[in-house]
Order: sequence, then C-alpha cells, then structure tokens
Amino acid sequence: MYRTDMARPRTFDEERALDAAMHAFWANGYEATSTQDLCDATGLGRSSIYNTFSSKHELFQRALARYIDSMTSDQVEILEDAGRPPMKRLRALFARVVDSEFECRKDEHSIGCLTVNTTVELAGRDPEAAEMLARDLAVRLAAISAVIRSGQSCGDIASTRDAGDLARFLNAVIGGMRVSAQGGADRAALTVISETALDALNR
Amino acid sequence: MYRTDMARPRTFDEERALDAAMHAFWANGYEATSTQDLCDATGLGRSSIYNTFSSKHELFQRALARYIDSMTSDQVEILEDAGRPPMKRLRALFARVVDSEFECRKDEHSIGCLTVNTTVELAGRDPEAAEMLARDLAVRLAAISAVIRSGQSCGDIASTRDAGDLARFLNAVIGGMRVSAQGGADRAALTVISETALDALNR
DNA sequence: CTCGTTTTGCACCGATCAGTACATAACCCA
DNA sequence: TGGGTTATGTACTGATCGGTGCAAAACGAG
Repeated sequence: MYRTDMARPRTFDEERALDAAMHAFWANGYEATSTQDLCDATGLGRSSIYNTFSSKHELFQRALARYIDSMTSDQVEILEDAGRPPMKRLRALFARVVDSEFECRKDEHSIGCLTVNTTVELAGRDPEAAEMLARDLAVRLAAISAVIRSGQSCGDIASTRDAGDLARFLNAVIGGMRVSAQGGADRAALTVISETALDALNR
Repeated sequence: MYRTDMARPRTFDEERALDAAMHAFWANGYEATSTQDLCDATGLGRSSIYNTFSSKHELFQRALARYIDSMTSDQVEILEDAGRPPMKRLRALFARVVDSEFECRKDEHSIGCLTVNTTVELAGRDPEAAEMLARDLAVRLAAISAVIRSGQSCGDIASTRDAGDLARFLNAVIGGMRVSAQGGADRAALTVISETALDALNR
C-alpha cells in the first residue's frame, strides 16, 4: 500500500508534532483550538497536518490517547511500586498530582488535566472521546483499588469501606484538585486537600 | 436616556430568554454554543438578542451570573439552616449536589455544573469569567467554613484541621463529583463519594 | 391619526472555520 | 540521471462564525 522507500521523507518528527498539538488542546480545549492554531503550535503546514492526521478530530483523539498513555502509566507506576507501603504510594500519587498542576502553566494559571478537561468539554457529545476516557478511568480505578486493598489487608488503611468505592472517592478528589487549580488554588491549598482526602482512609 | 413608554414593547420575557441561553451554555460550553444556537434556544431573532444582550460574551456573563446566583443561594440556604446540626447540613448539601446531577441531563449524560464547566473551559483566558468564579468561590467557601467551625465547636465534627482547609477540601470533592458525573458515574457512586468525603471530617 | 421610539425580521458583512486541490519540491532506487 | 512516490506550500472551497444595517412593524402619547 505505502512504499516509504524511494519517496520524499518527512522533515518533521511525528511524535513531536503530536506532542505540540496535545499541549495546544490541553491549554485551550478542543473547540477553541483552530486548525491554524495547530499549524502554529506544531510548525507544520496544513497539508502536512491533514496528510498525517486526517482531521482535527482524529488528531485530537491521538493527542488524547498520548496524554492518557503517559499520564496513566506514570501514575500506575507510582501505585505499583511494591517496595513502599500502600499509604506512602497514595501520598506519592497525590504529590505527583499537585506537582503536575505546576508544571504546565499558562499566564500564571494551571491548564489542569486534559482528561478532566475533555470529560467536561466533550464526554457528553463525543462518543470516541467518552470511550477513551471510560477505559482510562477503569484502568486508574483498578490501580488505586489494588493499592487500597493491600493497604486494608496489611492494616495500613483503617477504613472498612469497599476498596472500589474508596478508589472512586480518591479519583474524584484528584479531579476536584485539577478544577481547583484551574480556579486559582495555590500549592498549599492543593496539598491540604490531598492530605484531608487521605484522612478519610484512616477511619 | 431610554423612554420605555411610547415605544414598541418586547414580545418576550428577558428572564426566560436568559434562562434558555444559560441552559445552552451549560449543556454545550461557551465555544460550542453559536449565536444561532442561542437564537434557537431562546426563540429570539438575532436582532432581539443583540439588542438585549449586546454580544455573545455579555450574554454569557449574564447567564453565568444567573446560574451562580441561583445555585449558590440555594446551597447557602441549606448551609445556613440553623435548626439542623452542622453535619446534617453538610450531608444535605451533598445530597443536593447529587440530586442536581440528575436534574438536567442530555443524552443520558450529566451536563455537570456551569461553574465547574466554566472554570475548566474559560478561567484561564476570560478575566471577567474568572473574577465571577473567584467571587462565588469565596462565598461558598465562607458558608462551608462557617458550618464546619460551628460543627467543630459543638463536637459534631471531630477533625481538628483548619475549617477553611476543610471547606476547600469539601468544595474540591463537590467539583470532583461533577466531573465524575459527566464521566458517567451513577447515583450510587456519587453518593458513596460524598459519604466518604464526610468521613474525613470525623477524624 | 400622527409622531417618536423601540422592537423585530431579513439580508448582509468581513473573518474565520475545517478541509481540499494541485503543482512543485524532495527524496530513494534503478 | 531519470522515474516513481510521497511531502510540502499555496491558494482555494463552501460553510459558518459573531456581529451589523436597515426598513418595516408595533406600540404609547399627544
């Protein structure tokens, strides 16, 4: 079908372009990011973008997939660090969330989390995005649940609530922290929120 | 300046039109709601909309203000119900939040909360919206803090954390519940999240 | 009924939207 | 060096964007 030999090679790195597009969608949302914005962000011409990614919507899906892959594998890695006790792992997860809100900023404001942003903006009317988000949510909930279960069985976590329920709770708090950050909450505020959330596991 | 007498009267109710516009922005977001959508939602012609609300942006500000007014006064009323003990008031607040996620729906999905949606979509690049949201947040945090303080002094709330910090926490959980609802969480899931959040106040 | 004022409907504005057509450039292989 | 193939830049498409101009309609006051 394609003969990549004996033809003009690309002058750009597809992964880098995808990364730039991802940041554009992340900072401004799907609707507010125009195809021209994507050209500017990636440094590519319209032809190259459409030749490589087919459409704005497919480019968005690839950008979202990339974000989900990197963020969730990052978090799962923290959660599956068998060398540390469960509560320490959860604390590390929250610390990671707080840090992430101060990594990518724009005009002194957090740009939040692409997963949360997309859930709010698109989940209700973009079936493909909704399904990607649902699958990712399941993965994250499973990872958190596993840590909580092990914490409950070793006595590190006192709460007798269902591990899955506690995982949903922690996940909701993380989402709420993202929103709070976009609403202007500073590092201290986010830190206290996460500490308080962990209080709920110890009763 | 204006002589409303001896001129053609309006054929529509401004508050009803504003309400329809608010629901359109609420369900679809600012960017995804076109002026044509606003005409369809309100039943007004373009002239009437621009004559009454000046611009899409000003109409949005009025819609957001209307939403904030009604939602926050609703919640503050629950929180200031001096006849009930503090924890009961907080529980009632969360019950109200859960219910609200199942009042206005679209295609089996929650449309969330306009305050959260706007924080995510616009807070970073719309100063007027950001300021309205910040003022509203301060009001809600103050109301929650007051309830928590009274709960701490009467022994209804065991946590010795700063009341303001606990309020930030509860507010974040509420935001996280809105996001979870948009991500597909059902009533039982939201209920457990709120119960777990309240666990944190009793240790 | 006429005048002054505002509302309303309709046509229209330039700008921008996502996406495409096509010629040419750039490359590998023979 | 010439031919096959893909990448790229430029110009363009129809549709829609937010917003406006304007004339007719609709009313109250005199």
